[in-house]
Amino acid sequence: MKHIAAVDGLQGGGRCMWAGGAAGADERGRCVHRAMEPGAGVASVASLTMDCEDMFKEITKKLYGEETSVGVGVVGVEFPAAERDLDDELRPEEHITAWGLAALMQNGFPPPGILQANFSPRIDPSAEDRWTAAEEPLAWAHSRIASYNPAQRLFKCADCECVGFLARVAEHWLGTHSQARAFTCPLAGCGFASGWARGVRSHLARDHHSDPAAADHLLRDNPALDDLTRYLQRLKNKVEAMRNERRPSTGDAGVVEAAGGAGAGAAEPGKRYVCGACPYATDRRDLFTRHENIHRDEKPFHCYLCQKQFNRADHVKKHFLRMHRDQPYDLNRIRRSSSIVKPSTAPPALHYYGKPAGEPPPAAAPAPAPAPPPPPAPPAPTEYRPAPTVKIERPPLGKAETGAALHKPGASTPAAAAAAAIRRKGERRYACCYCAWSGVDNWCLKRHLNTHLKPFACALCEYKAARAERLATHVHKVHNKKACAKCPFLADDQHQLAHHLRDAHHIESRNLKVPSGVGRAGGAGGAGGAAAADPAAGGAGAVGGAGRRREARAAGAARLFGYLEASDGSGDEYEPPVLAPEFAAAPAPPAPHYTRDKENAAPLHHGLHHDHCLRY
DNA sequence: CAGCAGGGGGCGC
DNA sequence: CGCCCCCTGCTGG
Repeated sequence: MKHIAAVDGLQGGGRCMWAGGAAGADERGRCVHRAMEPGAGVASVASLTMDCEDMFKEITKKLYGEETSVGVGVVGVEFPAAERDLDDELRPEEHITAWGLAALMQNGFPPPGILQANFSPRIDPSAEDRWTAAEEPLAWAHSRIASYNPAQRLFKCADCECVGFLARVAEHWLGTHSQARAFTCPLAGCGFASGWARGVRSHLARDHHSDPAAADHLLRDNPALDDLTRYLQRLKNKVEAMRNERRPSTGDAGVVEAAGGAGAGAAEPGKRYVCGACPYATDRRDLFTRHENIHRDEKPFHCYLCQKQFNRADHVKKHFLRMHRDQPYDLNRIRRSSSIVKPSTAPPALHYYGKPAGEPPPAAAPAPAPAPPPPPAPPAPTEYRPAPTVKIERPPLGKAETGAALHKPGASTPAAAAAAAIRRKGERRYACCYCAWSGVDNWCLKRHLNTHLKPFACALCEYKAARAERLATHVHKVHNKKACAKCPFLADDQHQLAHHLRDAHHIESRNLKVPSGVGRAGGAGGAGGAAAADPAAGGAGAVGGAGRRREARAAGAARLFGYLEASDGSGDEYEPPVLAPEFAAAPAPPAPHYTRDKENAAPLHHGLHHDHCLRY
């Protein structure tokens, strides 16, 4: 149980960490961790809570050191600011990061131990479980960096025993074994350099008392790291290609693998491009490239009116049409000026970022724009950067917009929302055939139709619900049974449900053990500390408001790291936790089925397209 | 319960 | 590259 709790503690935190950057990430992180505060519930819950929290802290500290408080969106867990240079004091195995650790857990490592020599990884039996290195070392690094194992889909550092996904092993090698300190302090006159981007970030906060976010581009655009990544990706592609050549009948084999042979989170076999950091796979290079940006956390586009940043141009447009519909949309202005096309050839110079092209301060934005948008500004060549490949566009200008009309980033202010709502009035093209309701998109319509159709019928009475979670609540409260989220089966207790899930849906019961019951117990225990400490939940008011949101977060975390668990690819595998008997009987918050909104809208649809989403 | 914004993937051009 | 679809988290009535 402790093992599971530790995993889930990481899961919750993992959600925070890797969803970081989004506005809600901090909120999520805070809520998750506060929900884990001891003393919120019964003693054993508190104990479990401590396990989770301590475990999470332990792991997070090992993974991120002091960075947790500044850059990865884990708020609410206050770690003391470390006074050390990561490069100097971390042992190599401590550099393995969340994805790598996740992969380790996936493969049987006991968390939170970082690395152990003896373990039995869960491997794809159809692939050769052997580590292969590139034939040629990476020239400028004079190293083969890492070897790749197609069975485990993991990389192992060439210089130590660290194992992990591609991106993380690349980071690890660069920071640990490279002599180069590829990341340098962006402040003029400061010669600080580190092999770790987070080293620079902590340096900025510690020595310059400046916002470490200013160095975010170090993480995103480091050519050395990109070169390592490309090198390892080539190795991976080559090994996978050789493997496919040896086993040409990828068709049947693929089916076998997809059916579970490769284990949870394995990328869909047979795809040409496989992400090294998550199970995503596709046959289209453009889609893969687009996907890669997710992990790089790049946001090269922005809305030139409100400065909100996006990783995709079409998202900018969608945002623009939603929020600034009354303003002309200019495609030429959405690329951020700091967005720089990385050199594709030259080996990375390792003091590359000594003087990064300065991003124009947002404060300069409201300058009046000339009627025709000026052509993109020429590249700002620096002595550090191969000029011809630098692409910098004109700084954002707030087109005729004065301060009043200028929205703050990610504002979604009530005024803006109201204005947007007003603008959208009359655009409701999706009308309900049962009532006068109309909505703005098909999804809203489907969700609304459920209120009429109530497709979730109780098998024991006439009750019908529009939402799966309401049916589950009903079944639990009225009939004292546990509803299966995947079929109409009703179990007498959690164990029977677990057996059913295992037998009927091939879902192992270990998937059930998620300590969100902690938060739940806290809520049940008289609006305990969790609910009180959670401002978002605090306002929820009604029954289960706080609990529901906590559980939603837990579900999100489970979804994010769900690929750690066995996946049958069908998606909804996250189930309510197994509660200790004393809590199982506790009243209050419903036993939700974490199918949630997608079922609200289209109960038969869920998971058809986004099953991969459920795995990472 | 519904609206809203953001984000991700698939697909066609 | 852009559109469409779907999903998610958040919020308010």
